[in-house]
Amino acid sequence: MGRVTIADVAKRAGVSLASTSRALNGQVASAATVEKVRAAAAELGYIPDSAARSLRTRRTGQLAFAVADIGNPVYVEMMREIESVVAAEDYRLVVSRTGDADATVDLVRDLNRGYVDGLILSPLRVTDALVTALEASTVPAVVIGRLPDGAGVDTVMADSEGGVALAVEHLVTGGARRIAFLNGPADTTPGRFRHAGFLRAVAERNDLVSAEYSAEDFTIEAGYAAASAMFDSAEDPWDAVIAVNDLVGIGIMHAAATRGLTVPTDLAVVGIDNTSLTEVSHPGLTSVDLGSTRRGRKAAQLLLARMEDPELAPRAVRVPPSLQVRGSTTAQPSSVSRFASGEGRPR
Amino acid sequence: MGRVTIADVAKRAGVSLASTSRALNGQVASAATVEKVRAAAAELGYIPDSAARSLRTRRTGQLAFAVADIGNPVYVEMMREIESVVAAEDYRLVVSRTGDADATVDLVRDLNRGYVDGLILSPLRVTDALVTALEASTVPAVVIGRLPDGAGVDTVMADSEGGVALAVEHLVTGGARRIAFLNGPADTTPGRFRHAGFLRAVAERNDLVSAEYSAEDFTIEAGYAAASAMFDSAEDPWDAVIAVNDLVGIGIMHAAATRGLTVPTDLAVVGIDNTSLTEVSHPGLTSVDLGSTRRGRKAAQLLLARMEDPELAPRAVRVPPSLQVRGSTTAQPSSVSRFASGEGRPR
DNA sequence: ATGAAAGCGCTAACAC
DNA sequence: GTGTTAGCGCTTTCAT
Repeated sequence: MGRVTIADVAKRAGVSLASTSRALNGQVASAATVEKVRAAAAELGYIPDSAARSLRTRRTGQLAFAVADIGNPVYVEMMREIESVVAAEDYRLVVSRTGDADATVDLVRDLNRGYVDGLILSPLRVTDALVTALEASTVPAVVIGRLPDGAGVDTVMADSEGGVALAVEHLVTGGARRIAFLNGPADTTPGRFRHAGFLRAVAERNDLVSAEYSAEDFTIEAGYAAASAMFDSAEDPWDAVIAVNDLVGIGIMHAAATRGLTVPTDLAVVGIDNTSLTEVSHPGLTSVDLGSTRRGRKAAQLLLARMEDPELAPRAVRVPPSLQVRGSTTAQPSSVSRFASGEGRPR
Repeated sequence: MGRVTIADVAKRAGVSLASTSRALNGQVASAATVEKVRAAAAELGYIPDSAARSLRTRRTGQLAFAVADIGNPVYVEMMREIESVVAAEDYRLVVSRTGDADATVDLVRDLNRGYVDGLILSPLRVTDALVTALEASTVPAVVIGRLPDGAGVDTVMADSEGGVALAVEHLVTGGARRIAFLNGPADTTPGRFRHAGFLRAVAERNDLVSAEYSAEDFTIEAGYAAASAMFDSAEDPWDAVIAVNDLVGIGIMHAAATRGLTVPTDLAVVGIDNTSLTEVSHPGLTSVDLGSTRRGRKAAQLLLARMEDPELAPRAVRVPPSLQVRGSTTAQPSSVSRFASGEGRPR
């Protein structure tokens, strides 16, 4: 026997095709019909066909999540949260890589194939073409990141500036006066805004010495290489370094260890994103929490809301930052794991 | 204007609908027709509809990857590799959680909705119902893990036994005689086979003292808790502990640090999976590499091959293990990062 | 090489 | 409440 279709079920149940569809989908139908159809469907092992239903309803039950690198823990954490929110509404999640700027635009254009009902996108670089494509898209999209003011697209933003300010403040309180910022690629959204936050926070005080360095990528390896170069180039040692993200921060800690520098006494290190890596490193990495899981959740909720009502005015949600202090900036708790107390990272 | 369909393109190009389809899909068509159709499609911004095409062709261009927890780095690494292999063939990747055993079976049954062309599944627990569902599935599936002998399903297996033997051998060479195994849930595939490997490796020598403990989950937290309990219960200290995976291994290192035990001198620790976490911890975590990325790649290749030719006899591929030695078992390299030398983890 | 027409499996008007 | 029918957008016979 081939595929069991709704027609087979209808015949078996002795009712019309339409009634079968209605009964199966909880539309108006008499109890008797529902019963007959249910039984017939169960006997035949009927399973509705996605493609046929999608063609008819113009809905797929799928959402896409697109990021530059699914290997980065911060995206993994977002994805996990997004998956759990949308799965509760019976949506499946399709993962895509954004690739370069052109590929990202292609990805957005491709939405018009109708293979998903919505998109959550966290682009590393935002181009005009991307904004245009997003605004023109018939498929709802929400962006985790920063778009130009007035872009007609739902966005969920982190408060990078505020977050970095928390880090600077914390370091200064701990006695640091010479503070460096180790950026990633400066032409990216995180690179730009996190750096800007650093500049502003430093400018608000006049007793700080600061400088910026930059890693070629948002990875441990690139962080290690850039930190090594930084150590070579600086005449006087830095009191502290703020990394553009946790991966780069870990790279800095490795480089420091290689030089025989002790963290935090010789050098304090702060990461950004507060990923689970911060608790694996030793000492633990103090990190700015930009609310990745909350941003993921918010993005999913915004998307679901927009799909519900496409006429909604575009919204921009900003998630507040916080600072998670660990051993990389304060000597006390460095040898005692937080697992001892049973407290976890905020979820 | 609404959706641009192939009919619009046909009209614009002045040829029939059928010719338009053929021209667009590289079927037989005169150069002139192709040219006209191409131009018309470009002018109108035609984008083919996925659902309609899928309904007709019975293909979706999608593959599913299902695991227990997309947060576990080992699955992330597999997913990354799988995505890159299948994206090269223009497949999209749908991620799903396996959930409990029943949910896993439901997931496999649901394949018959036809929303994907194939599935890569890495189940934590394998039930008879799951094997039956897999064998009955009309949609090709490949399992990363262990199935009962003779199951008619493509599988990619790790050599857990061989891998754990490498770890034991390495520890013994380093002078360890009292070696514990810290398992995860014993009723899971990894729990069962990794433990079995330990038992066999230990049994092959008569100069070892050993014992098994077990964490409630494959996580850092559970590893920490179980290691703490282990430290409490053991009369004499262990020379070394082999963890069921890297996460549990990291948990052990945390617990050791909390007790004031120095790794590797007081206690050597070995993880399994050789995830990127092994390079974040300090000292680096020696780990058994079970070839997660290779398994991912192999699984993707097997799946693509089976979709190409469904008549293929089921295959079982076994990926060889290796051991990656780091500071958690040997004192020398513990303070110098591997990033100094520029060498990376095997890919 | 091209066109006419059927039909993939389903849902949604519409009439009863 | 139920049945008949049209049609979602596309690919693929089957003629020509």
